[in-house]
Amino acid sequence: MSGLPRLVQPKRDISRREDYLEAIYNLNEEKGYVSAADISDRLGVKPPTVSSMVVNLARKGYLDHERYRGMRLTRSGEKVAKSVIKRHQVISGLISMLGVDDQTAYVDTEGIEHHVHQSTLRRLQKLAEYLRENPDTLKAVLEFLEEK
Amino acid sequence: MSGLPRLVQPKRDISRREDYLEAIYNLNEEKGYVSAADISDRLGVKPPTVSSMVVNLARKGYLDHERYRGMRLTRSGEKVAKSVIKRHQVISGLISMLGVDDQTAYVDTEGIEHHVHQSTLRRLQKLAEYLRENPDTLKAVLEFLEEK
DNA sequence: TATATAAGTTAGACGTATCTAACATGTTTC
DNA sequence: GAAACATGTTAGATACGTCTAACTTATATA
Repeated sequence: MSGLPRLVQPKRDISRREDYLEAIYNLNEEKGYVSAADISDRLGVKPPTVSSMVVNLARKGYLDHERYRGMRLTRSGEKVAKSVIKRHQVISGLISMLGVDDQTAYVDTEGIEHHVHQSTLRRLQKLAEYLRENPDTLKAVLEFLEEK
Repeated sequence: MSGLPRLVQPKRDISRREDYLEAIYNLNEEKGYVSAADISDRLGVKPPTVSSMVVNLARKGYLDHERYRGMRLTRSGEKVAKSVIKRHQVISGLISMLGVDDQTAYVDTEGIEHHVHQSTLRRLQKLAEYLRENPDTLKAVLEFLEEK
């Protein structure tokens, strides 16, 4: 028998749903409306995949959707999207600050963002904030980064 | 049409495989051998799930496996496991350092670790290292964390 | 050593996200 | 306003990781 307690729950992975909500929110900010084709491009999936996820999200109450016409986030969907985006910004902000190029920062953040607890997120955010407020420290870190 | 390029690839999620390799490596370190039951406990999945993943990993060349007898990581499996564990340590080291409790740090890291580029990882590691080497700075960050 | 128990495996099913092919609807253009 | 085109949806299939139930093999014990 193992000496350690079980730490990890089986993964349920709601993260895909969050990806869609995030994309939908952002697209709406950028263009004022959201088309399935744009979601499809943004997330790199085919249109039918978008269709079925849209139905899924609508069923869950995150989205109002009128067949062949359009869609819009509900209050609840917007709320989730905003919190996902917040996480995204905190994390990608920190790793960008450390000199990771934007595209890498974006992609890494995509991978990370769904998995972090509030308390962890808050601390990472504070760390980023600290570095922003103390440019000398940030500079020292960045110099340290360059060494060897 | 969307104004931004496609940034995200469809997720293939090799992360589950990495979780198993990590668990197998750690269990072997702890006990000197690895049983399916321990993997099952460690990862919170049922034994048949372990069986099928074991076959999967063996087919991929990460594991030598003798039916009903036992298993052992191959060189290649060990190499992957070590790199996963390395990532794990870097990230959980950093977030522990920020005062996140151990269990949360562990779980968050599980979520994060599969998704981070080498270059990002290296920078996070360096950041952690910097904070370790400059305890005054770390102290300042932690105090900043407590404010408000 | 024979049997009971524990550990591991196979068979078969399910849910989720994805795909391609075919179809429906909406929009543009002559 | 009809035809062509673009966009969105449905149908049906696939891959993956998971599960339960039933079975097999190994180990412990009486």
